Amino acid sequence: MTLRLFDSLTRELRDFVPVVPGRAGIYICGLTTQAPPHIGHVRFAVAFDVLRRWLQRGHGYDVDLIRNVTDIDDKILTKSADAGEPWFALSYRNEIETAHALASLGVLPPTYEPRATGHVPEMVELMRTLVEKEHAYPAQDGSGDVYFDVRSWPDYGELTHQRLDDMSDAEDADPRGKRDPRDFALWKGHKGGEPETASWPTPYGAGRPGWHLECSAMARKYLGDTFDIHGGGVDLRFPHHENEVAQSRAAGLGFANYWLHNAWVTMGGEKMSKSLGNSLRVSSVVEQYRPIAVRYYLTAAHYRSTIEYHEGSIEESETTVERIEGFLRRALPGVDTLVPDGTAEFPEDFREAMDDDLGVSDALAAVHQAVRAGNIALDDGDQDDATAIARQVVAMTDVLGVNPLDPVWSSGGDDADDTTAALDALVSHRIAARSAARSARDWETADAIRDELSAAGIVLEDTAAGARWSLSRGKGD
RNA sequence: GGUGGAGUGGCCGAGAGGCGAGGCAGCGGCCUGCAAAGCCGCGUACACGGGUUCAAAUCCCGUCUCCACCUCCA
Repeated sequence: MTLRLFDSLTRELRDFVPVVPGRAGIYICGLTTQAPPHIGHVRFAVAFDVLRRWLQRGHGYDVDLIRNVTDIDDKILTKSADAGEPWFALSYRNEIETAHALASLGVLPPTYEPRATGHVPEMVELMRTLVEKEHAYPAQDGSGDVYFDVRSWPDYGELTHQRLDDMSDAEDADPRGKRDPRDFALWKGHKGGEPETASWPTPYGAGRPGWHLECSAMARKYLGDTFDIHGGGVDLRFPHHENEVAQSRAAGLGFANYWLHNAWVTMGGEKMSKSLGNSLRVSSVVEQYRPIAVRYYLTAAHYRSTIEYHEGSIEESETTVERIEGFLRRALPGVDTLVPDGTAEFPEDFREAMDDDLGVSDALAAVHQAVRAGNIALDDGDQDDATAIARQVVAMTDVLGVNPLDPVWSSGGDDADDTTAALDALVSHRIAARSAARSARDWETADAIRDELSAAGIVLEDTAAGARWSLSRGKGD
C-alpha cells in the first residue's frame, strides 16, 4: 500500500512517489536560535520525526532528512546587542539547548543540520542567478539589500493561494529601494551599528542572509534541485515558504514535490507564544514529567491538528504511557530495553492509519487494542501470544517514537543502572519479608511494609509470580 | 479586505452518510487477604437554525463563535 500525504500546495491527499525510487529527501525548517524552545516549538520536529520513521520502517525508504538552523536574524542581533553578548554565542547556546531538547524527546538526529551562516556562497550563487534572470535586483538606495521582484514571478502566491493584489502591504515594509512593497529581501545589507561578525561579502555589497534564501540554497545543496518533501510549521507557509518556492522556481529549480505543514500547540485556544516564561520550556517540562510522556503528548494528535495544552494534559499522557509500558513489562519479563529488529509485522489497521497521511490517532487506537488483547492473553496464561503481541506493540510505538522500552528513555546510563540494581537488592529484601508475612497471613505486617515502600516512592504489585516493584511516577519526586 | 483552519461526551482527541475510534477521568462488577495492575460493563457527544435522505456528526443552505497567516513565528 502506498503512503498518502496531504500536500499543502495542491490541498489534497497525494500518493507519495519519490524522485528517486527507494529514497526520500526531506527538508524541514528548523528553529531560529533566538531563545530556548518551549514545547510548542518542538512539535514540528516530533511530527516530522514520525514521518521519517514511517518512511523508513513502514516503507523501507532511505531517508535524507535535512533540518536547518537559522542562526542569524534580526531578533538574534537585537537580543545579543541588548545582552551585550556576541550574536553567535547567543545563537549557538540556544542551538545546543534545542538539540538537547529534541534529543530528550527521542527525536532522531537529522541526516545533517546545516546553519545559514555556513552557506553564504550557495546563497550568493542563487542570488546571482535570480539577478541575471531579472527576478531579483539590488536595492536602488545603495543599502546593500537585494530584493526578490515578486511582480516578475507570475506564480507568486501559488503555495498559499493568494493573489498579490489582495495582500495587504506589510506594515513594517520599508519601501525604500523596493520596486513593490511586497518584494522580500534575499539579502540584507550591512547596517552601521551591526557587528562586523554579522557581515559577509557579496557582489552586491557586504551584509547577511535574508531568512528565506538560506532554505532554498541549503535544500538544493543537500537534496538536489528537485526533492521530495518540504515541511515546517503552518505559520511558515507565508511568507517564508511562499518566498522559498518563488525564488527557487524562479531560479529554474524544481524544488519540493510535497509540502507538509504541521499545526501548533495552543493554550486557551491561542498559539503558544514566546513570552511564556520558563514553565513550558522543554528543558523544564522534561524535568517535571517523564520525557516519553511529553513525547507521547506531542505525538498523539494528527500533525495537522492543533494540540490544546492545559494543566494536566501531560500527566494524562503519562498514565497512558504507563498502561502500554505496564503491558510490555508484564509480557516481556526481564526485558529492560527492546527496539524492533525489523521482523515484526505491523498490524494492518496500524499500517492503514499511518499510510493515511500519518493518522497517528488511529494508529494509537491500534496500539491500545493490541495492548488490551495482550493483557487478555496474559490473564489467560497465553505467554506466546502475549510475547508476539508485545513485539508488535514495540514495533508500533517505536515508529511513533513512544516505545517505552527504547533505551533513549533510560537516560541515566550506567550510573542509573547501578542505582537501580542497588535499590533492587534492598527492595527485594523488604519484598521477601512481606511475602513471609503474607504467607503467615500477617496482613498488618505485610501492609506496613508496603506502606513503608510506598512512602519511599516505591509501588508494589502482587502478581502470580510474586511482587514486582517500580518507582512511583507521581508528582513531587 | 485577502487566504486558510476549527467548533465532537467531564477533559483530550479520531471519524466524515448506516454496528458510538482510542486515551484520561468517573461509576459498577470480576480478580485480590486488602490493594495495585489487568479484564468486563456503563455514555444515547458532534456550535445553532432549516433542508435533502429510508438513514446526517458526516451532504446542502443560512447563522453564530473561535483561531491563524497576510514580509524574519514551529
